[in-house]
Amino acid sequence: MGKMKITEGKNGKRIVEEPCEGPCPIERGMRIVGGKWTGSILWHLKDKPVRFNDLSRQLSGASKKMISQRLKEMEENKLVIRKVVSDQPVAITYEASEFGKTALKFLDELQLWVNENGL
Amino acid sequence: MGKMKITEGKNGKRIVEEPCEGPCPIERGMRIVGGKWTGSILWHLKDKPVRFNDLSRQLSGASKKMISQRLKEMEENKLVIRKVVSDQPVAITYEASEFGKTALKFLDELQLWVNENGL
DNA sequence: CAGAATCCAACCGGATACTG
DNA sequence: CAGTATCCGGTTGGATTCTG
Repeated sequence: MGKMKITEGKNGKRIVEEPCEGPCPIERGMRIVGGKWTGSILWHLKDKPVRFNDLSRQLSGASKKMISQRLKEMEENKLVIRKVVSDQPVAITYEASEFGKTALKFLDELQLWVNENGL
Repeated sequence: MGKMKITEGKNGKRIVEEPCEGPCPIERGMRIVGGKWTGSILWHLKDKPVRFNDLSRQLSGASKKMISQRLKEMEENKLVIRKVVSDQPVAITYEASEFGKTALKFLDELQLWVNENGL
Protein backbone atom coordinates (compact mmCIF):
# COMPACT_ATOMS: atom_id res chain seq x y z
CA MET A 1 0.00 0.00 0.00
CA GLY A 2 1.12 3.55 0.55
CA LYS A 3 4.04 4.26 2.80
CA MET A 4 3.19 3.24 6.32
CA LYS A 5 3.41 5.86 8.98
CA ILE A 6 3.73 4.76 12.57
CA THR A 7 3.15 7.32 15.26
CA GLU A 8 2.75 7.12 18.98
CA GLY A 9 -0.56 8.10 20.52
CA LYS A 10 -0.60 9.99 23.81
CA ASN A 11 -1.94 6.90 25.50
CA GLY A 12 1.14 4.98 24.43
CA LYS A 13 -0.65 2.99 21.75
CA ARG A 14 0.98 2.71 18.39
CA ILE A 15 -1.03 4.22 15.62
CA VAL A 16 -0.43 2.67 12.26
CA GLU A 17 -1.59 4.62 9.29
CA GLU A 18 -1.37 3.41 5.75
CA PRO A 19 -2.73 6.22 3.68
CA CYS A 20 -4.38 4.92 0.56
CA GLU A 21 -3.34 7.25 -2.16
CA GLY A 22 -2.83 6.63 -5.86
CA PRO A 23 -5.41 4.11 -5.20
CA CYS A 24 -4.63 1.04 -3.14
CA PRO A 25 -4.59 -2.49 -4.62
CA ILE A 26 -8.26 -3.21 -4.21
CA GLU A 27 -9.17 0.02 -5.89
CA ARG A 28 -6.73 -0.53 -8.73
CA GLY A 29 -8.13 -4.00 -9.22
CA MET A 30 -11.64 -2.67 -9.32
CA ARG A 31 -10.66 -0.15 -11.94
CA ILE A 32 -9.67 -3.07 -14.14
CA VAL A 33 -12.36 -5.67 -13.59
CA GLY A 34 -15.00 -3.57 -11.86
CA GLY A 35 -16.20 -1.57 -14.81
CA LYS A 36 -19.82 -1.80 -15.78
CA TRP A 37 -20.37 -5.24 -17.36
CA THR A 38 -16.65 -6.01 -17.45
CA GLY A 39 -16.93 -8.96 -15.12
CA SER A 40 -19.94 -10.39 -16.87
CA ILE A 41 -18.32 -10.09 -20.26
CA LEU A 42 -15.21 -11.87 -19.09
CA TRP A 43 -17.34 -14.54 -17.54
CA HIS A 44 -19.11 -15.19 -20.80
CA LEU A 45 -15.80 -15.64 -22.59
CA LYS A 46 -14.40 -17.99 -20.03
CA ASP A 47 -14.36 -21.22 -21.96
CA LYS A 48 -14.80 -20.44 -25.60
CA PRO A 49 -14.39 -17.62 -28.07
CA VAL A 50 -17.59 -15.71 -28.61
CA ARG A 51 -18.65 -13.45 -31.42
CA PHE A 52 -19.69 -9.90 -30.83
CA ASN A 53 -23.36 -10.22 -31.60
CA ASP A 54 -23.66 -13.46 -29.67
CA LEU A 55 -22.19 -11.74 -26.69
CA SER A 56 -24.54 -8.87 -27.21
CA ARG A 57 -27.51 -11.23 -27.22
CA GLN A 58 -26.33 -13.00 -24.10
CA LEU A 59 -25.79 -9.78 -22.22
CA SER A 60 -29.18 -8.50 -23.16
CA GLY A 61 -29.08 -5.81 -20.52
CA ALA A 62 -26.09 -4.04 -22.01
CA SER A 63 -26.12 -1.93 -25.15
CA LYS A 64 -23.83 -2.69 -28.06
CA LYS A 65 -22.04 0.57 -27.42
CA MET A 66 -21.34 -0.47 -23.87
CA ILE A 67 -20.06 -3.88 -24.88
CA SER A 68 -17.95 -2.40 -27.61
CA GLN A 69 -16.36 0.07 -25.22
CA ARG A 70 -15.69 -2.50 -22.56
CA LEU A 71 -14.23 -4.99 -25.00
CA LYS A 72 -11.86 -2.36 -26.29
CA GLU A 73 -10.64 -1.44 -22.84
CA MET A 74 -10.44 -5.10 -21.85
CA GLU A 75 -8.30 -5.72 -24.88
CA GLU A 76 -6.00 -2.88 -23.87
CA ASN A 77 -5.80 -4.37 -20.41
CA LYS A 78 -4.94 -7.70 -21.97
CA LEU A 79 -7.92 -9.41 -20.44
CA VAL A 80 -9.35 -10.49 -23.77
CA ILE A 81 -8.07 -11.27 -27.23
CA ARG A 82 -9.79 -10.10 -30.36
CA LYS A 83 -9.46 -12.29 -33.40
CA VAL A 84 -10.55 -11.75 -36.96
CA VAL A 85 -11.93 -15.13 -37.92
CA SER A 86 -12.85 -14.20 -41.46
CA ASP A 87 -13.47 -11.27 -43.73
CA GLN A 88 -16.42 -11.56 -46.07
CA PRO A 89 -18.50 -12.15 -44.21
CA VAL A 90 -16.86 -10.31 -41.34
CA ALA A 91 -16.46 -12.48 -38.29
CA ILE A 92 -14.73 -11.51 -35.10
CA THR A 93 -14.33 -13.47 -31.91
CA TYR A 94 -13.35 -12.46 -28.45
CA GLU A 95 -11.85 -14.78 -25.94
CA ALA A 96 -10.42 -14.53 -22.47
CA SER A 97 -6.63 -14.36 -22.48
CA GLU A 98 -4.60 -16.47 -20.07
CA PHE A 99 -4.30 -13.40 -17.93
CA GLY A 100 -8.01 -12.79 -18.21
CA LYS A 101 -8.62 -16.29 -16.97
CA THR A 102 -6.64 -15.62 -13.83
CA ALA A 103 -9.24 -13.03 -12.97
CA LEU A 104 -12.00 -15.58 -13.16
CA LYS A 105 -10.92 -17.07 -9.87
CA PHE A 106 -11.97 -13.99 -8.08
CA LEU A 107 -15.09 -13.52 -10.18
CA ASP A 108 -16.06 -17.06 -9.17
CA GLU A 109 -15.67 -16.04 -5.58
CA LEU A 110 -17.81 -13.00 -6.14
CA GLN A 111 -20.53 -14.98 -7.83
CA LEU A 112 -20.47 -17.49 -5.02
CA TRP A 113 -20.83 -14.69 -2.51
CA VAL A 114 -23.78 -13.26 -4.38
CA ASN A 115 -25.54 -16.59 -4.56
CA GLU A 116 -24.83 -17.58 -0.99
CA ASN A 117 -26.36 -14.37 0.21
CA GLY A 118 -29.26 -14.25 -2.16
CA LEU A 119 -28.26 -10.96 -3.70
CA MET B 1 -28.73 -16.53 -14.24
CA GLY B 2 -31.50 -15.73 -16.66
CA LYS B 3 -33.64 -18.50 -18.03
CA MET B 4 -31.52 -20.83 -20.06
CA LYS B 5 -32.47 -21.44 -23.62
CA ILE B 6 -31.20 -24.53 -25.34
CA THR B 7 -31.46 -24.76 -29.09
CA GLU B 8 -30.06 -27.11 -31.64
CA GLY B 9 -27.58 -25.80 -34.20
CA LYS B 10 -27.70 -27.07 -37.78
CA ASN B 11 -24.49 -28.94 -37.16
CA GLY B 12 -26.10 -30.90 -34.39
CA LYS B 13 -24.33 -29.04 -31.62
CA ARG B 14 -26.37 -27.89 -28.71
CA ILE B 15 -26.33 -24.18 -28.27
CA VAL B 16 -26.83 -23.04 -24.74
CA GLU B 17 -27.73 -19.45 -24.24
CA GLU B 18 -28.11 -17.85 -20.91
CA PRO B 19 -29.13 -14.31 -21.60
CA CYS B 20 -27.87 -12.00 -18.94
CA GLU B 21 -30.67 -9.62 -18.23
CA GLY B 22 -31.65 -7.87 -15.02
CA PRO B 23 -28.04 -8.13 -14.47
CA CYS B 24 -26.44 -11.48 -13.80
CA PRO B 25 -24.86 -12.38 -10.44
CA ILE B 26 -21.44 -10.97 -11.16
CA GLU B 27 -22.92 -7.70 -12.22
CA ARG B 28 -25.23 -7.53 -9.24
CA GLY B 29 -22.30 -8.22 -6.96
CA MET B 30 -20.28 -5.50 -8.58
CA ARG B 31 -23.08 -3.05 -8.06
CA ILE B 32 -22.75 -3.70 -4.35
CA VAL B 33 -19.04 -3.88 -3.73
CA GLY B 34 -17.69 -2.45 -6.93
CA GLY B 35 -18.56 1.18 -6.36
CA LYS B 36 -15.76 3.69 -6.37
CA TRP B 37 -13.78 3.19 -3.16
CA THR B 38 -16.31 0.77 -1.70
CA GLY B 39 -13.90 -2.12 -1.55
CA SER B 40 -11.12 -0.05 -0.08
CA ILE B 41 -13.36 1.39 2.57
CA LEU B 42 -14.57 -2.03 3.62
CA TRP B 43 -11.01 -3.24 3.69
CA HIS B 44 -10.01 -0.47 6.05
CA LEU B 45 -12.79 -1.38 8.42
CA LYS B 46 -12.01 -5.05 8.43
CA ASP B 47 -10.67 -5.50 11.89
CA LYS B 48 -11.63 -2.50 13.93
CA PRO B 49 -14.13 0.33 14.02
CA VAL B 50 -12.76 3.47 12.43
CA ARG B 51 -13.88 7.04 12.75
CA PHE B 52 -14.91 9.10 9.79
CA ASN B 53 -12.00 11.47 9.69
CA ASP B 54 -9.49 8.73 10.30
CA LEU B 55 -10.90 6.86 7.37
CA SER B 56 -10.76 10.02 5.35
CA ARG B 57 -7.11 10.45 6.17
CA GLN B 58 -6.29 6.87 5.32
CA LEU B 59 -8.07 7.02 1.99
CA SER B 60 -6.33 10.20 1.07
CA GLY B 61 -7.28 9.86 -2.56
CA ALA B 62 -11.01 10.04 -1.89
CA SER B 63 -12.92 13.17 -0.96
CA LYS B 64 -15.00 13.35 2.18
CA LYS B 65 -18.08 13.65 0.05
CA MET B 66 -17.19 10.44 -1.71
CA ILE B 67 -16.55 8.58 1.52
CA SER B 68 -19.70 9.92 3.04
CA GLN B 69 -21.79 8.78 0.09
CA ARG B 70 -20.24 5.36 -0.02
CA LEU B 71 -20.58 4.81 3.70
CA LYS B 72 -24.26 5.68 3.51
CA GLU B 73 -24.92 3.26 0.71
CA MET B 74 -22.81 0.61 2.39
CA GLU B 75 -24.86 1.04 5.50
CA GLU B 76 -28.03 0.59 3.48
CA ASN B 77 -26.56 -2.54 1.98
CA LYS B 78 -25.75 -3.75 5.46
CA LEU B 79 -22.04 -3.95 4.75
CA VAL B 80 -21.09 -1.57 7.51
CA ILE B 81 -22.48 -0.47 10.83
CA ARG B 82 -22.52 3.12 11.95
CA LYS B 83 -22.27 3.76 15.64
CA VAL B 84 -22.56 6.94 17.62
CA VAL B 85 -19.81 6.58 20.14
CA SER B 86 -20.43 9.86 21.92
CA ASP B 87 -22.11 13.19 21.55
CA GLN B 88 -20.16 16.21 22.73
CA PRO B 89 -17.73 15.86 21.24
CA VAL B 90 -19.40 14.07 18.37
CA ALA B 91 -17.76 10.74 17.64
CA ILE B 92 -18.93 8.21 15.11
CA THR B 93 -17.40 4.92 14.15
CA TYR B 94 -17.92 2.66 11.22
CA GLU B 95 -17.22 -1.02 11.26
CA ALA B 96 -17.68 -3.93 8.92
CA SER B 97 -20.78 -5.95 9.71
CA GLU B 98 -20.64 -9.72 9.82
CA PHE B 99 -22.09 -9.68 6.36
CA GLY B 100 -19.55 -7.11 5.28
CA LYS B 101 -16.81 -9.38 6.49
CA THR B 102 -18.01 -12.16 4.25
CA ALA B 103 -17.20 -9.91 1.34
CA LEU B 104 -13.62 -9.59 2.46
CA LYS B 105 -12.91 -13.10 1.30
CA PHE B 106 -13.03 -12.20 -2.31
CA LEU B 107 -11.60 -8.76 -1.79
CA ASP B 108 -8.60 -10.66 -0.48
CA GLU B 109 -8.64 -12.64 -3.66
CA LEU B 110 -8.77 -9.48 -5.70
CA GLN B 111 -5.91 -7.92 -3.83
CA LEU B 112 -3.89 -11.06 -4.28
CA TRP B 113 -4.58 -11.02 -7.99
CA VAL B 114 -3.50 -7.42 -8.23
CA ASN B 115 -0.28 -8.05 -6.38
CA GLU B 116 0.57 -11.26 -8.19
CA ASN B 117 0.26 -9.50 -11.48
CA GLY B 118 1.92 -6.29 -10.53
CA LEU B 119 -1.09 -4.15 -11.23
C1' DC C 1 -15.68 16.04 14.66
C1' DA C 2 -18.87 14.43 11.13
C1' DG C 3 -20.83 15.54 7.87
C1' DA C 4 -24.62 18.40 4.58
C1' DA C 5 -25.36 22.00 0.94
C1' DT C 6 -24.25 24.11 -3.19
C1' DC C 7 -22.13 24.79 -7.58
C1' DC C 8 -20.61 23.10 -11.77
C1' DA C 9 -17.74 20.84 -15.30
C1' DA C 10 -16.86 16.32 -16.92
C1' DC C 11 -18.21 12.03 -17.95
C1' DC C 12 -21.51 8.25 -18.76
C1' DG C 13 -24.51 5.69 -21.15
C1' DG C 14 -28.99 4.91 -23.74
C1' DA C 15 -31.35 5.62 -28.21
C1' DT C 16 -30.98 6.08 -32.82
C1' DA C 17 -29.01 6.17 -37.22
C1' DC C 18 -25.36 4.98 -40.20
C1' DT C 19 -21.17 2.20 -42.46
C1' DG C 20 -18.09 -1.24 -44.94
C1' DC D 1 -21.80 -8.89 -39.08
C1' DA D 2 -19.26 -5.75 -36.21
C1' DG D 3 -19.11 -2.07 -35.08
C1' DT D 4 -18.89 3.73 -35.36
C1' DA D 5 -21.05 8.49 -35.01
C1' DT D 6 -23.99 11.69 -33.06
C1' DC D 7 -27.14 13.54 -29.95
C1' DC D 8 -28.30 14.49 -25.34
C1' DG D 9 -30.30 14.09 -20.61
C1' DG D 10 -28.76 12.31 -16.39
C1' DT D 11 -25.34 11.28 -13.11
C1' DT D 12 -20.90 11.76 -11.00
C1' DG D 13 -17.67 13.63 -8.30
C1' DG D 14 -14.32 17.42 -7.07
C1' DA D 15 -13.92 22.01 -4.77
C1' DT D 16 -15.59 24.92 -1.62
C1' DT D 17 -18.31 26.67 2.00
C1' DC D 18 -21.22 26.05 5.94
C1' DT D 19 -23.21 23.73 10.35
C1' DG D 20 -24.39 21.72 15.03
